[in-house]
Amino acid sequence: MFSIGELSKRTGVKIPTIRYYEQMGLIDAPERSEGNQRRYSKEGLQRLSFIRHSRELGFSIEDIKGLLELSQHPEKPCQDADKIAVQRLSDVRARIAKLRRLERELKRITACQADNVASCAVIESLADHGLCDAEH
Amino acid sequence: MFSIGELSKRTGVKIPTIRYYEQMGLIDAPERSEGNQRRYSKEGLQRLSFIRHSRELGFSIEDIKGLLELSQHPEKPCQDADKIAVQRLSDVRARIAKLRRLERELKRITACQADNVASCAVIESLADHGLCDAEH
DNA sequence: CTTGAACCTCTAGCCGCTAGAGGGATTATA
DNA sequence: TATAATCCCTCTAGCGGCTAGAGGTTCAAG
Repeated sequence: MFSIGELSKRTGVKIPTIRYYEQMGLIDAPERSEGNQRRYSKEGLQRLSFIRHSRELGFSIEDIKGLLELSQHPEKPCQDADKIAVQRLSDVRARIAKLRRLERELKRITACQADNVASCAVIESLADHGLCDAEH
Repeated sequence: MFSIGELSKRTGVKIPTIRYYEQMGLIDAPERSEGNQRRYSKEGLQRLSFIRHSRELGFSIEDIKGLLELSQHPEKPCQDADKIAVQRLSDVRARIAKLRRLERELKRITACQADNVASCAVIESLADHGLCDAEH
């Protein structure tokens, strides 16, 4: 049994965020102390770790609800979980591709050698999309 | 002189977003028609294009305010503009690196061959951070 | 002159937190 | 045991960057 502060330290999830997850229905309302303070068990810790890890991988709160739901029913087929993860993978790949294009353009832009704004590549490039290497 | 709808079509920025930018002080309040409708000039179009392009590159509203400010003063040194862009470039690179790590892990996770959730790699991996290849 | 699309303002909602006010509970030390 | 320091409670409001909807007005084509 540990307090919300302990749980926060162990998982790296901030206290208000833990309460927010409870509110959103991601974690069950835990037991309370005599004085109405939250007291968590090992299961609470595991669940929150799961959530934290999932958030780090960019799963949405809704995705995580689905994954948690699945993890409570080990007999179900895992297609659904796989589908969510595959979707995330393709999101991530799309974002990487987009960021790579941005990187290229920013690199070009920041190669600016001008002294003043009048002929500064940063400003010019932003003003004139036609100068871009690629669509975005 | 064109309407907000026209401006929206030409720039690809949605109408409520244009009004939002006006509210945020990114674009000046334009002239109005007799009946109080917004009427934009070529300058308005250019400015909004600049903004759109900057947003696509991930500059924040505040960044863009700075860049617009600079672009109105061509005599100023362009160091500041360059600084903002360089900062963005390093942000973008950091994000790419992070997403790459996520991609690796998601790829591993989605290689799940199990039939049911009990032994599904997706769920397992999320529950046990220790299985990850890398920190994130 | 009528109709229907486009426009207006205003308020509220989205996500995923985060911050602060104003209080009560717990724990470490004197 | 008293007190101080720290923790925790609920509640409300705010962040960025939009987006949606209500309820009303104006514009432009036929």
